[in-house]
Amino acid sequence: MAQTGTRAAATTAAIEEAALDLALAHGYETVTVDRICEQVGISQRTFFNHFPTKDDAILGREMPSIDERAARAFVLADGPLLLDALLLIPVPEGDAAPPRMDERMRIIAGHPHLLARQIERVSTLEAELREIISQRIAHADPAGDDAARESESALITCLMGGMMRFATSEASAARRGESMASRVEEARGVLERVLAR
Amino acid sequence: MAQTGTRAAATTAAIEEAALDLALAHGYETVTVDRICEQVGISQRTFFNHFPTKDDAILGREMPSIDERAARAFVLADGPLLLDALLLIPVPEGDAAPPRMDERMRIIAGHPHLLARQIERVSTLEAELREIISQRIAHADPAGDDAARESESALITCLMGGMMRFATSEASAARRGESMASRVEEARGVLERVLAR
DNA sequence: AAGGCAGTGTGCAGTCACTGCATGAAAGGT
DNA sequence: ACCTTTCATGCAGTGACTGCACACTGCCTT
Repeated sequence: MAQTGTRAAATTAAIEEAALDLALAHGYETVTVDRICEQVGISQRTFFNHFPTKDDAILGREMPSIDERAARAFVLADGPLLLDALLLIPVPEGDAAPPRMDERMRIIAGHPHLLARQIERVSTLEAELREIISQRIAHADPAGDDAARESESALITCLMGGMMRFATSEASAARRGESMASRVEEARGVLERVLAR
Repeated sequence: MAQTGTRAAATTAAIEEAALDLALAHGYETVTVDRICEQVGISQRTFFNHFPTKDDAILGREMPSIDERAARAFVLADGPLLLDALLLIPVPEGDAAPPRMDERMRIIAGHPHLLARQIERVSTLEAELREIISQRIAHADPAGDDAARESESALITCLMGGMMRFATSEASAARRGESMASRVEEARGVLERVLAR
């Protein structure tokens, strides 16, 4: 499934690229797996050896991950919990960003189920996220009880999912075409105003 | 697609029921559309005339909707916006609940993609929800500017999705098997604590 | 009574995503 | 040169879903 050698890696990359190209050129739904395979020059079986799903091929292989530094800063910070938590949203930017992220986003935006899947993927980090949030709460309130801490961190994790959806949605039409980082920044501002009410 | 006459309605109901029965008896993934059709005594084609998707058959036809009274109360309330918004989460209960809701929930709980779909369905109400939230903000702050109001209500809508996910998740393991209403109540409590931080 | 229309169900044949299994070829270390 | 691991493949199947043309059933009109 997750193959590691360089040969396989090359194939994986080729599939990813072809999938993206075709989807951009002809639209997501008209692109079949067979078509992608044809383009890459591999068999369908091989395709599914590399990606469990057509969707995954389009979303790409690298999963976002939580920035260590941001996590540490978050644990020690003492601002409003919800706002600080936004620091944890992984925002691939610049060189670290998976290549062609913007093109991907364009496709994702038009296909809600891809967005859902993307968020579901991020929530693979849920455990990690919860753990970090839990630490922060423990740090701020060493006397708190465990169960409370657990449910609070779980809830914040869910809310983060909502924030991501907002950030990636076109709700902020003004932000269309802008980077993920600036969208999150925008979302932060809106959240601040909401919390003030 | 959505057929209205009583005859069709009966068929729809029969499909829904059979789907649920079979899923409960043999597990969601082992239940095929063909199996459901066999049970009901219809053709596969007919099945898909009634439900666009196998998932939809299991989730059922009636969509949750926002309670009018709750909406009015929300618009006029003046508590913390996020907390008040929880009032809007449609919580089918008692007689008003679609029949066998609890059994459905049991299946949904074990199949994340069904949950995602359910939430996606609720978000069909997004426009309505946004409108109501927008009214509330306008009521509280008549001088506010339109764009801000729009983005704020959109964001809250997204956060509501997160709250729903939390409420339906097993995060609050203690609540397992309890009604949706009490889960939302629990979630409300946790959110209060979080906001206090 | 005859004809027509709308609502509903059906059979068929096909497309597409995805899987299990067994086999083959190439890479790379020894 | 030998052997093991890694990759790719072919095949044959399953299961969801669609388009199409056709058939049956009222019911309404004339």
